[in-house]
Amino acid sequence: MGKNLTKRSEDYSKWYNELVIKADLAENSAVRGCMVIKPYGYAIWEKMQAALDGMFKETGHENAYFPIFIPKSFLSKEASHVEGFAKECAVVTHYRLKNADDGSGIVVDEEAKLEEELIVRPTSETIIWDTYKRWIQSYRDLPLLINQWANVVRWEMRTRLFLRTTEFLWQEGHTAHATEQEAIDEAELILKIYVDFAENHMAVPVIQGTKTESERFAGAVETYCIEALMQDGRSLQTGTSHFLGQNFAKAFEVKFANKEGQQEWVWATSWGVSTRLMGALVMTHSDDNGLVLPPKLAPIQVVIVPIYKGLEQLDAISEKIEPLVKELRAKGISVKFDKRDTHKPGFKFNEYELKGVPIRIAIGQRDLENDTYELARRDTLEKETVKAADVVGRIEELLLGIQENIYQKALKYREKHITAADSYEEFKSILEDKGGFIAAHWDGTAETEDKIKDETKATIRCIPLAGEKEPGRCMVTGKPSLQRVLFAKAY
RNA sequence: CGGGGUGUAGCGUAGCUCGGUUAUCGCGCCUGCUUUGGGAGCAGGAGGCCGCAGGUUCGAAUCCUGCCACCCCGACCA
Repeated sequence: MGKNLTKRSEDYSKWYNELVIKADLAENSAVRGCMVIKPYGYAIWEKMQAALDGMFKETGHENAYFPIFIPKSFLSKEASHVEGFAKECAVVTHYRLKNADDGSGIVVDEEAKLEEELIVRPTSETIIWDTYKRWIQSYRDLPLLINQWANVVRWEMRTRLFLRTTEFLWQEGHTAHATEQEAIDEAELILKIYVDFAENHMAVPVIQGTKTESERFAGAVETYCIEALMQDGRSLQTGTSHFLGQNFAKAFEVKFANKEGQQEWVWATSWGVSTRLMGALVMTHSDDNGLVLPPKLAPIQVVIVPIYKGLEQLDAISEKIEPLVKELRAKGISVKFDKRDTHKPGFKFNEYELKGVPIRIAIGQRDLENDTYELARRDTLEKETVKAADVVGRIEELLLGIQENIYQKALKYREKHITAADSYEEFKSILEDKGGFIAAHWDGTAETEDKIKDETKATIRCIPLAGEKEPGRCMVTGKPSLQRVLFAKAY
């Protein structure tokens, strides 16, 4: 095992995988396709959860929890929903094991077969709407704005740490509304929350848009999404918010009495983001030295590395550092003072760079004598020596500066990688040579979309919401098009 | 489920074509001393059913048969 990561430019997949493992975020588990999220990775996820959860609650949502098992019959009540998920479901068929008669070990007790199989939830629309049927009778019960933090299982053929795992953690919101417009507003509100979170917390610029019919969520009328561009030029769907119309209300017979006393079907939304966001975070900001974490999500924002000879010097440094640690913590800044005597400073420098800690403070004899600290910022790797009196202010400044800088850097990269193409030939060559998003005209048919996908592996990531709607002609068929859509190869 | 590949120490690997002492090397791990402003140095040490099962042979990591597992490329996908 080499000390250095594979370089990003050499083999992006290998680099990503190595980075996730070496930065202590996660590793593959004994169970195929499943992932162990390690404490450092989980700490980042917890910060994401906290920020999102706060945003949901500010907008009137509440958390609840629904079962992990879904009776098979529930899943099939909404036709397109089951069609979308049927091929990737884990199924529970028995509830008991026994010792094998021949002593060969534990086997499934065939007598303990479930009358109806249970599906491990791939998403919870069905079990939740079965519950909502009992919760909703009148317009007074609406809107119902529920979120749950949970794990789901989708039996994917091929998996990648964080980006696609058999089991993953996420939040899924499920809301019920009296009117169509209110449900659409909710789906759009959540999209705004996702954009806010991605850009202002993760420092990941995203494109907002809607999905084409073939990319739409199974059972949705409209799927809103955010798409982010990774450093290898591929797109990653980082969040979706669905307007479900009355599809689930009809499938689960959820009606409410309106003010006039008439029975109406309920309007619905569902929305979610997953631990895939961790993958987005890694792939957006990291460099050849490792992770670069946005200060707002970094479990450790400032690490202090003492440089000393002998324990007396360490004691002197500790004494000097203690009030600084207190002061920083009082300001809500998370600080780690790494006084491990088992590793040398150089090792620690590299370790914290690998883990993406935004700011490193180094302090040794030289600094004690001069009453200074050496500050190093992770994003640019620049070092500066700061007077002790100025250090707290400078750290606050740097935390803000790093958050903004990595966002701007990612934004600049993405802007440079949105390219307009006016012919299919041009489209193919841009896709091949440059990658990124390609803005092109499309005739709106699934046939053309499929053809492009088959021939180039690029898919329509979204129909962007922003920007002027410039009409044109489909690059493949020449038929009229209302606006350019964004194509990319996706994860 | 199709096509290709790989299984050797915690991790990464050499050896396999052409069978032959005690299975190679690096990282990591343990002990000691010296070190500490960018991944320390030296010395010593521990750790292996060579994926599993059978076969051929005086002798198998190496050859043969079967099985299992994992990885990559497709189809699928937050």
